[in-house]
Amino acid sequence: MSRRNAIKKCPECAATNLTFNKNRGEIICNECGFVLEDKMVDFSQEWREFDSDTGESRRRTGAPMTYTQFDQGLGTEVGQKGDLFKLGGKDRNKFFRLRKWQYRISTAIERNLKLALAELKRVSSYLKLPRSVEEEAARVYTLAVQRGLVRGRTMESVVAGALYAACRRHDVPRTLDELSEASGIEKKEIGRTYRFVTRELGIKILPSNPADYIARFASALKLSAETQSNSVEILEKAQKAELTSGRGPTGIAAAALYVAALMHGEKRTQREVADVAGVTEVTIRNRYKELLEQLNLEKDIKKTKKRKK
DNA sequence: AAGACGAAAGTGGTTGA
DNA sequence: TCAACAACTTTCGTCTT
Repeated sequence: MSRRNAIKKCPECAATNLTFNKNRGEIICNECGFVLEDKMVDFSQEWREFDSDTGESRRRTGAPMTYTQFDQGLGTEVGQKGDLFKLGGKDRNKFFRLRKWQYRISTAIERNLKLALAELKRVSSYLKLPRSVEEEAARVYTLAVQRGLVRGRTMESVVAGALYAACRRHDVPRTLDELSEASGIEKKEIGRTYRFVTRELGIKILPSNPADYIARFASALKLSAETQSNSVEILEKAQKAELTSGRGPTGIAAAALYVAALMHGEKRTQREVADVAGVTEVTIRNRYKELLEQLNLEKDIKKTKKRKK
C-alpha cells in the first residue's frame, strides 16, 4: 500500500524539513516558506465495504454519520419492500397515507440538500478546503435549510456563505474574493448571506487573525521563510499597538508582508501584494504608512537598501 | 515607463438616536 | 427608519526611481 512516510521535498528549495499543519491542510517548507499542499487528505478511517462478506464484519454501526450526505447517511423510509405484504387492507391504507406524507415532507428538503451538497463539494474542492471545513459547512447549510433560511436566497449563495463561515471557524480563512471566484456568486451576496445565516443560527465567529493569511499570501508571492516569519512578528507588534482592530485583516496582513519583503530585499510591488491579498494598493499604502509611523521601521528598510548596493 | 504616493469622491455596512 | 460614520475602493493626477 502507499507509504505515508515517503519523504517529501520542497519543490522550491529541495529542503526536507516540512511542517504539516493538519487543521489547515497545508504543508509548509521551513526553509523557504513555500506552501506545498493546500489540500487535505482525509486521514480518517476508511469505511468502504469490499464485498458483502467482509462488509458485514467490518461494519460496526453502519456508515459514519456525515453531514455531507443529504440525510446524514441515516435515512429512513416508511415501509421497505417486505413489510407491505404483511399488512391487511385497513392497515395498508394507513401505510400508504403515511408513506405519502413522509415522502412529501422529506423530498422538498432532501432534494434541495442533495443539490446543495453537490455544489458545496464542488466549491470546496475547487478551493482545496480541508475535509473538516467541508463537514462544518454542510452542517451549517443543513441547519439553515431546516430553519427555512434559504427562502428568498439562492441555494448557491447560502452554500457559499456556509463555506465562508466554516472557513472562518476553522481558522483557515479564504477571502470573500476567493469564495466568489469559486462559487460564481457576487462578493456582496456571499457576505450578506454569511452574516444573515450566522446571525440567525447564533454562530459566533471571532474576527479572523491576519496571521492566518500570511502563509498563503507569502507562498503566492514566493517570499522566503524569513520574510514570512518576520511579517508575523510585525503583525504581533501591530496588534499590540492597536493598529489592527476595526481594520480588514487581509489589508493588514498584506501590508505586513509588503514591509517584511522590503526589509529582506525581496521587493514586491504594491500591486502584486494587493492582488494576492484581494485588496487595493491604496489600502496597503494606508496600513503600510501606519506601520512605519507606529513601529519605527524606517531605519530597518533603509539599512537593507544600502546593503543591496 | 512603471511604481509609489495622496487626494477626492463613491460604496456598503454598522451604529445609535 | 434615518443619518452619521468608519473602512475600503475607484479614479486620477503628481512625484520618484
